[in-house]
Amino acid sequence: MANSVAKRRAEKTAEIVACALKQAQADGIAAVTLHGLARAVGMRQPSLYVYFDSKLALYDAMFADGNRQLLERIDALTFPAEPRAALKLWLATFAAFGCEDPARYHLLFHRPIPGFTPSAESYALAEKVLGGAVTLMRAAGVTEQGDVDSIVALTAGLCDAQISNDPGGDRWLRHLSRLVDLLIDDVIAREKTQ
Amino acid sequence: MANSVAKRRAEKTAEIVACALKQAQADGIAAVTLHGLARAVGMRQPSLYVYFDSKLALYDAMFADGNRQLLERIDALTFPAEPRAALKLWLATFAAFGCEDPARYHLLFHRPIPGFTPSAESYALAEKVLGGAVTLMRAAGVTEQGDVDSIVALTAGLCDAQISNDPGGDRWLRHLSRLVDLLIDDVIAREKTQ
DNA sequence: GTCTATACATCGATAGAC
DNA sequence: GTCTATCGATGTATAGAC
Repeated sequence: MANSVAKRRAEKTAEIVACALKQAQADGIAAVTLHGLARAVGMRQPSLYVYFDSKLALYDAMFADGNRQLLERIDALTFPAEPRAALKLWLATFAAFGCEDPARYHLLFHRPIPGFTPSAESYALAEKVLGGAVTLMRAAGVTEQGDVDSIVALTAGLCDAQISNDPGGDRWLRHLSRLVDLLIDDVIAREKTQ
Repeated sequence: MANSVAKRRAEKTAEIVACALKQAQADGIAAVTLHGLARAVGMRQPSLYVYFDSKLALYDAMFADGNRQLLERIDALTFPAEPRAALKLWLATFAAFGCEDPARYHLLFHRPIPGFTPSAESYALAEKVLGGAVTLMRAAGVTEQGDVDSIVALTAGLCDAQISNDPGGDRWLRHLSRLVDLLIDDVIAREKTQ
């Protein structure tokens, strides 16, 4: 194989990124250090610069990888025909994905690293994620930007509360379906009276 | 005055805390350094140890001060007699307080510093804040824990979205009143059918 | 109570041998 | 591609003079 070298390099890069995300699970994204990460993958700190130009480049790869994981998870779903049920499945999948790894969630949906901004390619992945949700909302009758914003914000709010106060539980997440129902019902009711 | 020494010390401590919160506004809580903070209040870094035993003690003082600011803000309000309007005023005040200083908001309601946990005294202030909201929710007919959790989470979700995506604007906050209405109306409707 | 000086640790990044 | 060695910057905390 002509590109077996490139393949091994890509594999090693992926291994490093996966290990970095694992390291972040312990004490947060900011606690990932190149020394510690290198040791965890069996090398020394300077060797990481063969795979990443800088630490911010590593963060960018982690950001992209997290979004790819989420897209993969969503692509593997089979959505029900009923639009509202489909949207709820999407949101529940998103919420479960977020709550199962708080550090990854913060990296993807907050801005926990001063000075880090995702590259254009990486950010495109994040927009693809959100785009999928918006499509489902439209199908469920939610077209106004304010309603889309509301659903996004309340979903994120439940995730954050769940992560901060009851990691592993469902004290907050279990209200997601009902809150979405309340909002969509109201959207539909307002349409009818127009 | 016998305690004028203690008074001056308390004033200086308060000045340092206020300055630390101001420093945090720029690049986040984690960016506050003792060197920079000391210079900003006209002293050198080791002198801060006269007022705080450690950096975590400084964070704790900032946490307590932030909660006191919020309590003050709320105490200064005159609430309408109508329970739902009173609750909305409380939540809007909370949201405005949070959005006007994202760094302070993160310090109070997320856990941005690895290793920092508020002391018991400081945490009591945070519980007093939340207690005020719960009292108003009860008066408005919201008594179930799940409904309280939902209102808290969706308020925080709107604040976070506002801070992250549109600082200074109201693209998300403006939906707070409506979402609260939807939830309270549903709570009342469910009660009637019981 | 404030200062200078410094210890001590951590971390990102680079140079150069192999 | 990986290593050792090291630079340079930053940051918390302490010692001891004044």
